[in-house]
Formats: sequence, structure tokens, C-alpha cells
Amino acid sequence: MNKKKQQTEQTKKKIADAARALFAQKGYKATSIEDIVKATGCSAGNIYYHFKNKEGLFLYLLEEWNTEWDKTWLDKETLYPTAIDKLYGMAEHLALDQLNHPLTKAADEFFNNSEKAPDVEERIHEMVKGYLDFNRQLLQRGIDNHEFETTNVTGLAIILDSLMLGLNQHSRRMEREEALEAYRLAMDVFLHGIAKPTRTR
Amino acid sequence: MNKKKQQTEQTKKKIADAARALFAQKGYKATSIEDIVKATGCSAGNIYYHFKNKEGLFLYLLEEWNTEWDKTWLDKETLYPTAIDKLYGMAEHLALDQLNHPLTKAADEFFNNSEKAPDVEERIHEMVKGYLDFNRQLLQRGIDNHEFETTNVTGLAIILDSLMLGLNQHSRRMEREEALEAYRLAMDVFLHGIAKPTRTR
DNA sequence: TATAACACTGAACTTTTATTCAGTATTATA
DNA sequence: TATAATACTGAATAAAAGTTCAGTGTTATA
Repeated sequence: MNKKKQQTEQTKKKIADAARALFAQKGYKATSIEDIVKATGCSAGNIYYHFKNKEGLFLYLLEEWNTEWDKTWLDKETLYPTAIDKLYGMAEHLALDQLNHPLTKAADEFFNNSEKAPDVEERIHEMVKGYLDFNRQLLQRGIDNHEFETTNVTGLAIILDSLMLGLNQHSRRMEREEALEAYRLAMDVFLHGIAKPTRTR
Repeated sequence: MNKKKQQTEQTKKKIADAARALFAQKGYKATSIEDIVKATGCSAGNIYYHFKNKEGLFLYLLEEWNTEWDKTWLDKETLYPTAIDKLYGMAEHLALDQLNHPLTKAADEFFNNSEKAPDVEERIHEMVKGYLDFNRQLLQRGIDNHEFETTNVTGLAIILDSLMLGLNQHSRRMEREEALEAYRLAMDVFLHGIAKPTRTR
């Protein structure tokens, strides 16, 4: 039970790699199984042998990306002592990940596309919830540290995610430095706002 | 030259209305010409008589939506004296428009989909530029009024647009009041930030 | 070594899609 | 009224898509 498992792993990776690149370049719907067949050199049947279907293949890539992101972030996180530092760090991390990571565009398309199996829809829901939880924890830490003054943690988690989501779309048309700058500025605004300090609160 | 123009206007509207509803419900790609045929009762050929193709039909709806938005906003704008008021007003306007307006999801899908004719791509680029210009003007007014302290108007226009873009996605899963609240909170943050007023600037 | 489990092929199947076009009916024009 | 322009039909086209499956060779198991 060795050469077979190894073979399976290898071709599964080959398919995943090719699919990732294609989804990134052309989007989810526009990438056909035939495209992946051509790119990998293996047959259509083989793809369906290793993955349930096109949806399943894409979901696999999303999960892979998610865990990868978590891992690299955990490595970085310790470098940032305060919650504010963490926010800027996360912004930078996202900016770079999204620039380097090819899947964001296709992911958006997939997320917003209605033709998904119910269980897939469910899984995506969980992912989004995961992002929001992540934000919530980050914000809560800032509150506990007396860095932030706010009570509506859940609301702000959505605002933060919205900001990152929207920037993600814009940053597609940006160069690396431009994108990093935009993410930094977004965090400046998120932390300090743009109004003159005549606070009415 | 009357009954014919009238007829054309009527069926063009009928097709546009049906298409809008379908695109909203199912997304751009998932809506087929056949769907529109069934919904309108007119033939496929007729749709291609009035619109260049599927892309052209969708673009027509986008343009229509854009001009409609501009018009209703211009009516509202005068109600808000300061730039800050205008920002909150715009947020509310967007929140309601996006809730009522069915096309946002399909628009996202369309925007991010690579298979567009070059001239369509160009037109979309112009639209995005229009949004950013709109933001820029609003922010500039706030600076002139001494409401905002900032110099990077272009950067902030992108941040503001990103925020609205991201909220748009989240608000799809929200009720009316919830969405309005989220948009308001987003503006609070955009204006005042979340950090304690120990400003380092 | 015989049998079972596995990795894989690739053509065939089924749907679905956007788009076209020869032809028809209605309305305007001269 | 004759002719031209216009609004429309609907079947045909043609390409593309996701998915399946009978069959082939290879590796593990007993």
C-alpha cells in the first residue's frame, strides 16, 4: 500500500495545480474540464476519479488555500504585539496573499454563483463565518487591551471584512506597492477615520 | 412613424424587465436566452433584434441602472448640507438601492468575468472610474468645508468604494434594517475610526 | 499465483448554450 | 396601391459543457 497512494497523491496534486492556475486565469465557469484535461495530460475520467465533480475540485482548492493562509498567518502573528499592529499585519498579509494568490477572483465568482449543491453552500457559509470570527477575535483583543473603544464587535467585524473584500476587488488592477499602500491606508481609516477630531461621541 | 416606435419601446422594455429579474435571481451566466424567451413570451430572434447579444442586453440594464441611480441621488443630495451628511445619505441610499435593486449580484459576476468584448470592458472601466470620481468629489467638498483632514483624496475614494463594495456583498444576507445599520456603522468608522483618540498623527 | 482492489483511459452521452436566418406579418412611405 | 422598412417567428445550427462507464493495465493481498 505504497506505490498506489503515492501515485494518487501525485496526480491529485497535478490536477489541483493545473486547475488552480486555470481557475485563476479564466474564472470558475469559464474553466472547463477539457481545459484541465489539456493542461494535465490526464483523462477526464481520471479527474472524476479523484474529485467528485467540478464543484468538489474547486472546493478542495478553497479548503487548501484556507488552511495554508491560516498556517502562514499564525507564523506571522506573534511578530505583532498589539491589536493595532496585528491589524496592519493582517492587511499586509492579505494584500500580499491576494496579489500572489490566484484564486480570489474565481472564489468571488463561485461564492456569488447560485448553482451550488446545498452542502457546498453550507461549507461556504462556514468559511465566511470563520473569517468573521477571526475578525471578531482580533477586535476583542484590541478592546481588552484598551486599544479600541467600541462595543459592537460583531458589526465591526463585518465592516472590517467588507473593507478587505472590497479592496481585494480593487487591488486586482493595482501593482504590488500600490496595493500595499491601499491596504495600509484602509487600516489608517479604519482606526482613525477621516473626520476632524471634533468628536460628537 | 409612431406605432412602430411605440411597439419597439414596449417590447424592449418587456425584455429588459424580464431579463433584469432573471439576472437578479440566477446571475448572469446562469440566465439563458431561453429563460428570457419563456418569461417574455417572445422569440429568441426578437431578443437579438432588439439587443446585439446577451452581453449587450446586460450592459443596457447596467447603464439604465446607473442613470437611474444618479437621478434619484441628485434629488436627495440637496437635503444634506455638509459632506458628512452627504456621506451618511449616500450610504443609506446605497443600502436601500442595493436591497431593492436586484442587479448587484449579477453585476459583480459580470464585472469579474473575463469573457467580455473589449469595448464592453472599456465601458465597465469607465463606470468604475465614474464611481471613484463621485467619491472624490464628495471627499473634496468635505476638505473644502474643513470637515475632513486628509490629502490623499484619490486613495480615500478607493477606500470608500471598497467599503461600499464589500458591504454590498454582505448585505445580501441581511434584512433591511440590519443592512441600514451596517452601512451607518461603516460610515461611523470611516469618519471616526475605532481607535482611542490617542492620535499619533 | 490467483484474485481483488485500484488508477486510469477516452469515447460516448446528454444537456445546454448563444446565435443566426429565411421567411411572415404589419406598418410606414411615395 | 405598390414598395420599402420594420417587427417578429421559430426552427436550425453549431459549439461547448459536465458527467459516465465499459474496459485496460498495474499493484496489492491472500
